[in-house]
Amino acid sequence: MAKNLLIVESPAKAKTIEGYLGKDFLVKSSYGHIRDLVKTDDAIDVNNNFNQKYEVPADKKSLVSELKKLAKEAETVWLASDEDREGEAISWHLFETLGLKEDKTKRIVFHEITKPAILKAIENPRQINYNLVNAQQARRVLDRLVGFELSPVLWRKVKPSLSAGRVQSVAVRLIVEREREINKFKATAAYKVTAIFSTGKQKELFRAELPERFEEEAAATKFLEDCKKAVYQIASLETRPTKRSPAPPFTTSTLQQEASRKLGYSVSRTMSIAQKLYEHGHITYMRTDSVNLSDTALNAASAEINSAYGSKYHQLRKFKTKAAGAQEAHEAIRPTYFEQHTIEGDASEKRLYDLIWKRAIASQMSEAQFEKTTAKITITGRTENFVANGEVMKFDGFLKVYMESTDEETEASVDEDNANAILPPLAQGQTLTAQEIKATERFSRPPARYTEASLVKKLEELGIGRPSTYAPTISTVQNRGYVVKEEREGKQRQFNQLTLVSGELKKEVKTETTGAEKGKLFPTDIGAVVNDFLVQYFKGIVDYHFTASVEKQFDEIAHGLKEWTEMLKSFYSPFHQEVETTIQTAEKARGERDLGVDPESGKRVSVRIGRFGPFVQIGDTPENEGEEKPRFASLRSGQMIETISLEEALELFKLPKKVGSYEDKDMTVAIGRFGPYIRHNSAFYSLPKGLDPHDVTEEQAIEIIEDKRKKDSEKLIKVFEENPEVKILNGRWGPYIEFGKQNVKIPKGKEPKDLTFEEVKALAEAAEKEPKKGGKKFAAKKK
DNA sequence: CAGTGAGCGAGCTTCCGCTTGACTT
Repeated sequence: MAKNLLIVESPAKAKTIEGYLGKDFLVKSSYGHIRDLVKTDDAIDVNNNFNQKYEVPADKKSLVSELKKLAKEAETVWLASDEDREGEAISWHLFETLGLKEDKTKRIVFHEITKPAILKAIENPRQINYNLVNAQQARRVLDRLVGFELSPVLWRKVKPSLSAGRVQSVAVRLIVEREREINKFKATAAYKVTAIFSTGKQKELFRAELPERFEEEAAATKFLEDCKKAVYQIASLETRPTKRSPAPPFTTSTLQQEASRKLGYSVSRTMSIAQKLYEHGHITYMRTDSVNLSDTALNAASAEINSAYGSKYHQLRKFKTKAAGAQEAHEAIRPTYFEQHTIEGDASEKRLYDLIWKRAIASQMSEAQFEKTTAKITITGRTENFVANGEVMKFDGFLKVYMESTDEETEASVDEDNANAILPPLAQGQTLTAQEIKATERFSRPPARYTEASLVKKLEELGIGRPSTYAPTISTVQNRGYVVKEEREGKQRQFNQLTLVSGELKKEVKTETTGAEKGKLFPTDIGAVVNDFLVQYFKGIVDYHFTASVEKQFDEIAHGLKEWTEMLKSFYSPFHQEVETTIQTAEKARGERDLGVDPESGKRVSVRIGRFGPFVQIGDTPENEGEEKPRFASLRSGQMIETISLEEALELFKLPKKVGSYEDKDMTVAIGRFGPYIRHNSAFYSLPKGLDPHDVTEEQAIEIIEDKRKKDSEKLIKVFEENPEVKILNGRWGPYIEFGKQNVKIPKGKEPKDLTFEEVKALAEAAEKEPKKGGKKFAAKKK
């Protein structure tokens, strides 16, 4: 039996530490918090110093009794949860729940999982810091009070099952307000002038740009006209050295951002891949807000850089965390072994590891050095100058391994920006020939919609949420239906382009797509209505600085400068009063908006939120029996109550429409919540993109139906004579059995074609008997 | 998935932060 029981939060960490400590230590994990407030409304007694009722959740019961037993047998229990507010509370909960004795318990902390760090921690034990525990209690209680008092207000005043909270409600607010900024935005156009110059020598072409833009077409035309007879000369040539430094190693939020930009992973995907890398011992802990590297790591990185690239590529760097409210209980995310350039694993694990390795290594490498050349080119007859920029890399430094990307990168590349190309040898006073000069109409861009990752970045900047909650928060706001992550089609827009080639001026009207989005976060109507409600009645809670201001007070509690129940009292009494007042005075919020009158029928048209989502109503609700009933239509994906126009709303009533018949059955075209479709003999056929549902002809409809049937038959592997309802189909993830309404996966090793009806029936029955436990839980959570 | 759409009322929902699994038509 071990003399010492040491408890950490994570099982992977426990395994590593056990290896460092030897036989006298048994290292176990608490798997995070071991108890939480009871789920009911009586968890906090607000009239009795915010006294809390805690319980060990069902799935932690056996773990807790195991730890209790081991603790009893041990001479000393070492509480080694993380050194932050939550970690301190975990230690305290362990102390209370396991029934530990003060003289047999020691609290230790370390920021890095290295042998010396842990041995040093063991030599310097302390007691539980109750100020820190109180700060955590204040945080926990405040969040519960806010969440469990605000949500019921929404149930009464907006819709059942909705939720509100200190973190999620601000996330929704950011998205709603950004959408409104975009809707409000008016693009302005201006002509941007670029030129391609030649030195006269073959292949020596380079680009230059006019820093000024012309707002009017006439001014741009005049400029190009003047260029026809102009002489171009290099007036000045300036070369200066520039340098670029590497970014710090990853934190949770920067990893999520970079994996989203470079690998296209959602934040939750990134986290689950990182979790695997961590469990396999490839990387350090992935939920961290620190950019700090341990001395061990700094030495290992240095050794690796020196041996792989040479000492001139190495530069020791220590980064400082900038994020508000960072608690820095862990190191930055880095490879455990820098000498491992690649790892075993699936493709996604390899790619994420590669990113983490490069970023961490690059952070310890020297600056990249450039020589930047700027040439100013005069135009006779004009006061403006063309400017050409060139950049030559003199030393690659950290760029040898890693280049950070930016959010604007994809946008800018559309703009065919002159990305600091290399200039040919130039001399001051040299004259140039203009091969081509172009004035292109460019539009100003509205603020960018949030992606999952850029939302995390914004939340982190505001100090809202923690590394462990960024991904869940993004799921919550989507699961509640406040936000959707979508792809939306853009609109076509025309722009002018004036081109001067060989002394000839030519005007073209071109088209471009604007506003097309992929994987961006859009607010829903319910998200907007809930947000407006909260902003109106609970301005303080959804204020962008609310978290920062309570965090400041939690810090004071943690430093023993403030009493935690006093802090909660001064927060709770005005807050609770607001809740009471709102319940009594606020109207039910339905987001209703009047669109005016239908010019054809003279009936009123309005939009609002109904049981099945937003819809348009034409005609008033009748007051007496026998009066004409109003008609209804659902809004389409992408349409919102606050932006839909009267014309768009009326358009929704032109469908469903008969387009002809096929096999003696009518074909109707209509628009559902998920886009236009054809209905035929109780089956649905989606319309291909780009086909206007109003113009579908009988022939097109038949073609769509036949095409879908053909595709379905290609998926078919086998039908059973015994029961034609039972089929084997080729699905997205391989063959599966369609057994009535049930779909059953075919076990590995079976050839789908050879399955008999009996075998298939047995598989389906077995699958039905065995309910998918985790699946149901997950589905329930989603709802 | 998709065509609908009253209002009532019982009984339900809900927070944030710390951790992993078991789940995947």
